[in-house]
Amino acid sequence: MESSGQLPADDQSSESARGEDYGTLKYQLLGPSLTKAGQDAVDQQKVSEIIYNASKGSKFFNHEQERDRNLTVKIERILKEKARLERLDLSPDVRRTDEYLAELELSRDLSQHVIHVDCDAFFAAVEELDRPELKTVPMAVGKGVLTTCNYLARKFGVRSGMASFVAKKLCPQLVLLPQNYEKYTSKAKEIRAILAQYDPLFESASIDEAYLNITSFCEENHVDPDEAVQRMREQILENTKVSVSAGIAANAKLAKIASNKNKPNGQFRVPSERDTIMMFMRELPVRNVNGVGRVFERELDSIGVKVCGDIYPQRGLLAKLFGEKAFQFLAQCYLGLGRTKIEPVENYERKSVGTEATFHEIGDKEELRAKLRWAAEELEKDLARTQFKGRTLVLKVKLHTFEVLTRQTAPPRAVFQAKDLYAFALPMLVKLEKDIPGMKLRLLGLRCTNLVSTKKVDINFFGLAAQTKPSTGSTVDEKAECEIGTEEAFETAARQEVQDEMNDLEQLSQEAAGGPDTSEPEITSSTGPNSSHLEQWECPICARLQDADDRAFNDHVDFCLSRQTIREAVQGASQDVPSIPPTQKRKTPSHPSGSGTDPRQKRLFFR
DNA sequence: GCGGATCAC
DNA sequence: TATGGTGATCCGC
Repeated sequence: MESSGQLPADDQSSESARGEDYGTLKYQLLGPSLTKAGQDAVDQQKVSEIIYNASKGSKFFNHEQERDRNLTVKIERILKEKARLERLDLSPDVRRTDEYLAELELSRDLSQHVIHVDCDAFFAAVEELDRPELKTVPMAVGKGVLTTCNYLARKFGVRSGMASFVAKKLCPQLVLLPQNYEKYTSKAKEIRAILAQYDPLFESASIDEAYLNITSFCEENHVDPDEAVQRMREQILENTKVSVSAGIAANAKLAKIASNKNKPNGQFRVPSERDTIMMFMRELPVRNVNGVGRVFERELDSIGVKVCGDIYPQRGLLAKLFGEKAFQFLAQCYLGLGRTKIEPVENYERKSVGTEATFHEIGDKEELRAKLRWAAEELEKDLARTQFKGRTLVLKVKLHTFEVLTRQTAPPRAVFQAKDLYAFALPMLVKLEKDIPGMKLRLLGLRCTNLVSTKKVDINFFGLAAQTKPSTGSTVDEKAECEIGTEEAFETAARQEVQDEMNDLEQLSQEAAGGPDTSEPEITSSTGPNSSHLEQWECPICARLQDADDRAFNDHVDFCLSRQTIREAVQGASQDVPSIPPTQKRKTPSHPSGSGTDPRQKRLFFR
């Protein structure tokens, strides 16, 4: 089905070692979505020539070339290591992997009906709803880089992720539309309302993809999964005018693969029988599995693993060549195992919040500071929206050569204000400027990790306070908190907040004492929070100015903040209509917690 | 823990 | 002329 997605034949590796084999580079330049639907009838040879010629000589091209060379070297190392291992006795490794496979086999669960739903060329489809005349012409959404294109455009070799000027070379009549994210979000909402009828606990994987567990739905309505999905797809098409494709299988991994089989506007089911699944996987190109990208594909290809069936003969080598996690991942691919637990994204704990932007090459220091200020302000907004502070701040830059660098720092306390974000990021930027003479950037970004929730205390119908932090499992016993009055809850929560922060500070100061200082002292003192470039810190709540004692001031701010958030929550709650949160439950919560998790499982957060 | 790299969409 | 933004995870050090 995906015969077009062939790696270039690698006849002589000595040639590619010197970087003279452009086959792999051209393949690389084709972009990551080569295996996507709609490419079957395309002359990939011709397309890759056009892309190659359009890119040749650019900084982007040079960077890709460099990466390609590095990968080729890495693969040679892998092959050398493989040859060395093969001279040894691998039988203990083979035995160990067989034990692992047997263990995995025991966890196989074929009782669930998991489906993956994927909107066809979503952004393009939504645009076509507003302007039907676009249906008959090749069209793409996105400015510098395409995010989506319709199937007519794909006939020309145009793909998502492609630079628009390259797409124009492939298809001069291509119509380009700017993104209208709100439009897509609102359409996605319509679709999700329908999905919820089939599984109220469905999992949004992205704006246009979702996983559902329709086991209960099928039981209750006495329909088989094919029929249920057929009905659901018709309902979506009728009500929202968007066509979707779907995969039906015993687990999420298989369902995801299956949803690509009959795209667009189709569905495919992998029967829930062990032998059928094994046969299905045996012929499946590893690249079609979520988590195997262009790099891993080439690495696997180099040791003769093209389809999942090829994993088995190599099982004794995989852990040593690619690491334990990769081995476990491949073992599950071979067996066709995946998770059966589907849950709302809200259940997932966010790990980071960040922002970044690309711009014309900038070397000017003042201009770069302006970009950094912009990033700090954007990040402040995003942190406010998501209600987090960050204990770690990460600066990301992309040099004019397309090389990406990151630097991180742990401020003395969790940060969330633009002023602080800027103040702590600046020394990192300054150090980079010092280390890289004549540094020119084309991208700059900031990200917070090690998040601390700043979610307001939720005063429910009974006037009782309870933390609404996501279920990290680390929060206090909420039942206990519900037995106390508002005033007391106020004090308790405030104390808890301060205590949390003090624990954090304690930990941070201990770590700081042991670890090396990452920033240059003179830079820190000239550009840090106490810098003369910036105002003195003040408490954002009561505007008290920072005094000599850092620690005491920090504690004061945290206490002030926690009081404030509770106060706001109390005021807000008195105006709101009291409501008991609907208890969403599947009728049969019979999800044995799946067989193994995908190590490269994506966790995307929309809204 | 840090920084680079890979991956998904 | 010109190649994105957000978030997650893994590995080597």
